Amino acid sequence: MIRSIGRICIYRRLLAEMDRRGQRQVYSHELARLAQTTPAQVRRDLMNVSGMGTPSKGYSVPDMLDSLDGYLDAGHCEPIVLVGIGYLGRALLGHFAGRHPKLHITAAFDIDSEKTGGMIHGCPCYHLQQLGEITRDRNIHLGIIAVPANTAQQVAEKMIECGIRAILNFSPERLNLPANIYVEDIDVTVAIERMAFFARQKNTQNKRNMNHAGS
Amino acid sequence: MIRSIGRICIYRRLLAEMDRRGQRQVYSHELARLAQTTPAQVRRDLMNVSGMGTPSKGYSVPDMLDSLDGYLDAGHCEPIVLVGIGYLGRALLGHFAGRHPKLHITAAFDIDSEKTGGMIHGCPCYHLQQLGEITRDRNIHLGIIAVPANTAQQVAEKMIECGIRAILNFSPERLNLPANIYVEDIDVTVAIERMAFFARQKNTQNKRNMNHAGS
DNA sequence: TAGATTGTTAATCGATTAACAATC
DNA sequence: TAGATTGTTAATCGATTAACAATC
Repeated sequence: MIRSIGRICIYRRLLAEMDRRGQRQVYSHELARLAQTTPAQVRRDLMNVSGMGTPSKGYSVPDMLDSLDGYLDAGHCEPIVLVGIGYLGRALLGHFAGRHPKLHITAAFDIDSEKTGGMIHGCPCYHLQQLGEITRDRNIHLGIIAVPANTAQQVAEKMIECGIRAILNFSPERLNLPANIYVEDIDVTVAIERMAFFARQKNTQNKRNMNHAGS
Repeated sequence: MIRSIGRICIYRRLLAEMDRRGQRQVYSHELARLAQTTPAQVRRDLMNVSGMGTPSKGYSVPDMLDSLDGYLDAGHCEPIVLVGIGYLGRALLGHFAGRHPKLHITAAFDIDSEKTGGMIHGCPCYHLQQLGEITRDRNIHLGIIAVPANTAQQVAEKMIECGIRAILNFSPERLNLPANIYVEDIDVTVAIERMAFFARQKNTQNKRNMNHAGS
């Protein structure tokens, strides 16, 4: 199941775009083409979300979109904290600002007080000391780590103390955390090394390797 | 095999750190603990690279490091081009500048001429028109896409025309490219959506989902 | 030798793919 | 009806895990 979630997120994105264009129905093979998978895979994935397709009509775009929202989203907009206001942190704030209806980076933190106090892309920046205060006030359970490798473990532990239950970790450090904490790693250096490796393997089957719809 | 490469990159990183500290030998269970996998997995992975361990002595750190370098690296330093000098592109340049012995972002490109002409973190910035000129001059086959979704496909096609054979794609767009091109996707929005989903599933087995050592 | 670790083979597990009756 | 698509079951595939003789 863990691998299907990434694909389901992509189906939702595609269906949202179709809905915006006014498309009412879609067949598995069209979704499969756009999401670069097989029609059978699409049917199987969607069936797990909600069995609502009909033969000869395929899937209703608005109905399936509702089902996907119900499956993927919490009932409310979920707040996220970001720790690390370096280049990457700023890039994430810029990339994510106001783009997602149900997920929102609510506050950013750093230990460098030169970086705190202001707003970046509409997101207030605080000193790391204030992390617990903010997370408890606003009931935040999601965190993003965008700090250098040598402080990542320490930051992760502080996050957990402050009530964070899932972490997206951009540092190359392997976080050592309790089993009830969900960790998703994005290691850019490994991604580049892997790309370089497979570029050299001429006769390897080119299986697409997607971070979050894959692994 | 595709999934083991990410782990192998991590073993190398760990062994390089041990070598720096002067550690000469290592057992599978120590590597397994650090890389968060099982000793059997480590032995199996390392065996594929080069069977050089001995019972009661484990693996020689410098020898295994040599084997890993031979397995993962090209003989020379490989140049990479980056297209898209936005927040993310700058973050990648900062993160990667001079950090890797065998991989180097040699040139960055954008269509906005306000962003070109200068240097960022030691990397020269050119107009996208000059892509082919640079890639052919310097024999570059690796590319990173850090542009907005609506231009990603177009940029990828241009890259391929210019001789790029493997692409690391940070845009949420599903690139539609010939099968001989290796594509690795890093979709930050999907990663965050997935983290939010699993944070809500209280009783799910917390299998770590690593971008590049996973999927 | 005794004890721990190795490479290797067999068993397990999970996910993907193929096949097909049921449906519009 | 004929044709295409659906949900569902069975078969396949690949990767992980367990087991174990060989080795130091």
